[in-house]
Amino acid sequence: MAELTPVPDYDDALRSACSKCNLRELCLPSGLSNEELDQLDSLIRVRRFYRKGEHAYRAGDPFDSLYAVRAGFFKTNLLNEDGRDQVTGFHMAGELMGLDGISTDQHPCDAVALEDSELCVIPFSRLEELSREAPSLQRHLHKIMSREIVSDQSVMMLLGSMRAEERLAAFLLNLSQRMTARGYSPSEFYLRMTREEIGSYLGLKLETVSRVFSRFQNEALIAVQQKHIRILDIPKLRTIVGQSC
Amino acid sequence: MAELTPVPDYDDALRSACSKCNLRELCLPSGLSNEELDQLDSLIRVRRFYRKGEHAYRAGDPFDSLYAVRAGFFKTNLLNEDGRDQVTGFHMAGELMGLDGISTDQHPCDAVALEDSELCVIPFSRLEELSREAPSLQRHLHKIMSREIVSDQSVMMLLGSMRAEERLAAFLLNLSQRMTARGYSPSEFYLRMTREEIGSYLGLKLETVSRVFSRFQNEALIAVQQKHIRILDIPKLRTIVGQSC
DNA sequence: AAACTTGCTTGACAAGCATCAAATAGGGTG
DNA sequence: CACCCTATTTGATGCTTGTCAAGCAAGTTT
Repeated sequence: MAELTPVPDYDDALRSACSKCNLRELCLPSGLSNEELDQLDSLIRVRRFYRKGEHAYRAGDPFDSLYAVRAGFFKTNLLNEDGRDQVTGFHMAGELMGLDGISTDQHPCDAVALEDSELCVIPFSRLEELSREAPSLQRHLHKIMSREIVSDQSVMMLLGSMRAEERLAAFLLNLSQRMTARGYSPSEFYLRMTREEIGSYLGLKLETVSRVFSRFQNEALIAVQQKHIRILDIPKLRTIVGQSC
Repeated sequence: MAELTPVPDYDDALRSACSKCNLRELCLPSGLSNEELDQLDSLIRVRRFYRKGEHAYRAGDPFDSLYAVRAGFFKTNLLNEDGRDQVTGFHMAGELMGLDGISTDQHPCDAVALEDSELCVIPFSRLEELSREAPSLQRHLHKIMSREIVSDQSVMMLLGSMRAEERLAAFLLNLSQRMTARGYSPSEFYLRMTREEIGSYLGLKLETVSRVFSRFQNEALIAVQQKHIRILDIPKLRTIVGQSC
């Protein structure tokens, strides 16, 4: 039978290659040479599709791969021993998930698709091997990990020192900026997460999230209808974030 | 003159070597072979002393080294554009500071000695070189970075979902556990930081910190006199942390 | 199309923490 | 030793956000 197995679809293989991926400047390949890109291609062979609600991994699963979002939208959430459930991040195309699993060889959190999505699976030991041979890949991996630390720390600042309106303004501006970086409209998009998930991420209750959205709408800062958001006044949102100066 | 320069103090060199350091099981060298340890020794040649209040680095300084706390106690704090000041961590012997600087080649935060302290300076490019040759060092560095991500995320959970009493109970238990790992008493120590710094780290005002300490003292959970803390009832503190189950 | 489910909005009220203010304790210095 | 400065404690009050509850909107199933 083996001899009769059809060769892999060439077009498909091309499209799945980092070197041809339109996210390559945002994702792991950013800044690599052509030769290094080819090596990355040989490493990342598996893509997986997830329907809305499916888990990419769960807390406690053994860690052996990182996951790059190729399409769609994910949340990661930490489930405490005492039943507390905290959303630790939202992840869109070009972003890496799973770095938090390296430390204990187990994923500490769940990763859940918030819409139909697609991930590239990056075997971590092979990535380490490759980064031993390619210093610029090594440095890039370190930068990505460091960027995650920095971004977690800025969430700490948000949670530790901002009021509800400031948190939500910062959240909307952050989403807007990430949409822009991906070539989408900075001012109009669909929220893929519920009010409760936003609240969990921002340390607020869902009713507070809803109320602040309504207040922003009354002040003509945004137009919101369910999950559809239009941002009408970015400068004013910025002043709200930097308010308690 | 050069010929008359005295040879470095041998005892001192030994004591400064990772291979002879009594923190080696907590710090970067943990889990390395003897050969790898020798290579680390050749890399880490500079120790620096800091008086209470001195900065190891400041936000905006160029990043080129990591710093391992050899003795003493540090805080790191982020200074926002709008003047907000958030303590992002407290760092004791054996812990690494500066990982957040890799991403932009600049330190995003200040590192300040909270008592007279000593740091080992670890040139990061040389550490990367070495970790290309020593896979177990490479993996260990990745684990340390990942551990930082995990610990920042658990602070996010603390700030996002715990009330003042729970935050302070978690804070005290965390300090106690880190003291234990270093061979100190788990139940009696001096706080090196002010109430305001604790509050900043935990997203509370200093008055709230003080009030909760007083409440804990009235309930015989701790005995506190200024910076001197004795933890009297660890089990009960644990139940407070896991309360909103 | 009706019933159901899930997510969102809004109101009334309460709890928790912040703010403002004043008093106290310690540590360091002349 | 007296003084000063900073850190801490404690009280009174008010704001922000959480809690509880009810109704609404939109999508899904029967």
